[in-house]
Amino acid sequence: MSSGDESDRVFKALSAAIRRDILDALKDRPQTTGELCARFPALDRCTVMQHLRVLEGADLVIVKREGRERWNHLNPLPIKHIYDRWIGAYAGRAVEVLDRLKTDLEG
Amino acid sequence: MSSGDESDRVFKALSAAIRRDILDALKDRPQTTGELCARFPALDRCTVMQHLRVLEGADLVIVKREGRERWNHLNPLPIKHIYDRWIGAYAGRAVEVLDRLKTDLEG
DNA sequence: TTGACATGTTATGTTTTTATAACATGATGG
DNA sequence: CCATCATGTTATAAAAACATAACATGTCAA
Repeated sequence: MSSGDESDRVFKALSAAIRRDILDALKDRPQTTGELCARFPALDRCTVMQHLRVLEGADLVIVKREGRERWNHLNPLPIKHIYDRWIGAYAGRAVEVLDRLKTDLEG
Repeated sequence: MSSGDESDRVFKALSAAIRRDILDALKDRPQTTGELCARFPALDRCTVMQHLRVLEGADLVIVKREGRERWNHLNPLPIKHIYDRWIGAYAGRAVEVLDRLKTDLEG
């Protein structure tokens, strides 16, 4: 079965668009919770924090506190892990399918 | 923002362990709905079909009917797409992080 | 120290997802 | 034709995810 407890949390965390957007926002540099909330004005501050907690639970976001600020850092390793253990094989298979298709069209 | 309607459906589809297990079961060869239900005895037949519908909606499973049988085929392309457009960058970044870590440890 | 600020917690209503039951269709083989 | 089998549909109950409000804590700076 494909579901370790760890990668299951990662898949779940990635399943919400807003959380993927948060990760994208953290790609360039770490940001405080406040900065992130400002970046997503459509959502309530509590909602953003709830999503951050999910990302933290999946180890996709690592938190460092400085005084009264909370710095959220992106951790891309869990994504690499699910890629290595799961997605890579499918992507490779997709390439095979495309190659076969290409060959068929040329033949 | 990271969320096209298409890849959002794919991420959502991949977020449930049972659906990833179904995709794994379809990796080797297409299977009928009945075969899949037999493979997951813990779940009700209706539940399996509901999950198949989600996978079909994400274009991860392609259905071909033959008489009274329904053959479910894996389509790995959507996974390749989200890899190309999204996951690859994170996996690459993870490698960077690891490299930097390795260099730091050696230095 | 004290008021403003950044963040955190608990509780709660709403929507989605998941699982199942009950019933329906439609091909197949005798 | 007719019973059976594989699949499909609709409805619904239960669980999980999502969004927000109301309240709480701890820090900084004047």
